[in-house]
Amino acid sequence: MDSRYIMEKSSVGTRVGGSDFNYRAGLSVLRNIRVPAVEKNSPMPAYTNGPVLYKFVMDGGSATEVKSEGISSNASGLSPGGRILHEVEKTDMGDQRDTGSTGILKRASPTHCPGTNGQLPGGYTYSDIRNPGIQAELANNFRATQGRSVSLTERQPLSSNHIPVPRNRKPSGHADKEVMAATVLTSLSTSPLVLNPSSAPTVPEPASRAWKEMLSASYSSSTSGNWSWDASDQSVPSTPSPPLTNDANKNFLLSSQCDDVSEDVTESTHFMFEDPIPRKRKNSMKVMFKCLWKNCEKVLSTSSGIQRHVRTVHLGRNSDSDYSDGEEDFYYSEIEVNMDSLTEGMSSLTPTSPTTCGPPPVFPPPLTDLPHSEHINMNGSQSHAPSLLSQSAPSTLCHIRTDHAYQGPVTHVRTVSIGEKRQPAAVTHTAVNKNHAVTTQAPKAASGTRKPRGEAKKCRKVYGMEKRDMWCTACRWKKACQRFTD
DNA sequence: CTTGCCGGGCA
DNA sequence: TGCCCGGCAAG
Repeated sequence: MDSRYIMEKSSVGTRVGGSDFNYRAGLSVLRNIRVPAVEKNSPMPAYTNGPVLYKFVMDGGSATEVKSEGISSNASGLSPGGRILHEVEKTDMGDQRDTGSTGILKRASPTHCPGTNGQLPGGYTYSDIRNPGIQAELANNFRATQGRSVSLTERQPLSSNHIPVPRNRKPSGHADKEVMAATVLTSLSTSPLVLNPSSAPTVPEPASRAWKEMLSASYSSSTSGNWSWDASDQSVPSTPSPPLTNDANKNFLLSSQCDDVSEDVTESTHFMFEDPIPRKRKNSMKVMFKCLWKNCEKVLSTSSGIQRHVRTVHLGRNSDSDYSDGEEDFYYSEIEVNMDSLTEGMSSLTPTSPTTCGPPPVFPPPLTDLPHSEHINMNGSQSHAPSLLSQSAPSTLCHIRTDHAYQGPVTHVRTVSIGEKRQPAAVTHTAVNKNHAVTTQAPKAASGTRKPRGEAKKCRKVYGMEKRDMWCTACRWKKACQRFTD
């Protein structure tokens, strides 16, 4: 019933609309390609400059997601443009955190809004994105209730005896969250941006606020695993060649269908959350804002500056216009200039996994998430992981392919060395190596690419055809050599 | 062309 | 699971 589980149990590679989810035990990295629309036009970019979300799955199922490309330093949660900078999802009792003190900069989504934040007991709008069904139900209930008498009091946590309780609603725990979600949804229905005013009682709020709430509601409304951005359903982006991270949001804003909205939430929600403990952003990091617009490498030190830049230069909007739908947010990303060693590009291009310490590995931008994860796993001890393309490099320590199926007597003492000048590192076939290989091989196979030819001479070459019986079994079977691995 | 080995078939 | 081989791709 709880879509959360669907989400969290999603296997690696599960895509949610324009998003890719990669889950690892205890940690899931979500690399979010923010523009489904664009995605349709091009093969799924393995990696883009899009926002990166980190999701920390806590014990008990709670999760906090952090978007790596925070944008504003405005800790108040609301940037000048009305964007929420960060938000914490509270999924369990006592799990609330004050995001205001984190110092992590999150890319703000135009759709983000503190909503009723300060007014909620929790201090922040929290979004339970996992219970679309209930939330929708609640929303309906709320509307109904609202039609009768409820007004803004919805913002207060309502006990179930004040509102119709959905039949499958949990008695407690999520209740308040659901209420909030419902509240937001209710507000959403009143938003001018929502094209479904029929059931919307008016809420005497500033449009901007309603809008924000709508957004919050959206975020909290669903975790549909399916993102389906129907091209026909969305407005044509007003911008010529927006970064991939852009359209989704735009679509989101323009979307007239709740489904779309709620689905967008799925993704959008992620960057509302942040790890209260900015683990990966500690020491001497200077935050800069880099324009993600294609071919635009502009880097500014302030979010407002970059926003202005994007708005005026790329979006063609008046620089003096206060109006901002937040679209700019998706055209720039926060980058950190690590005083130590990191380069800007790396910061923006490589979502440093919280699990990795030290400089993030350098990957070619187009790498897919999966390989990325592999590297993390495989080369945890290496300062920088080789890309898949460089696996043939002799220096690759972990490239020990062993296939037990081919290794009956593999560990037998090598007899050899007939003319072997370059002895592969794997000459010593130890069980350790095998085990290691076991752990690292599966993902490699998943990459789908043929294993690059190793540089080491194989049995065939070493022994020659005439001594085929001396080959390792793998070689005899025309499999990857087990004896002379690369 | 040679070599490595993937993918798949067969027992 | 063990064994074999067609065929692909890199060199």
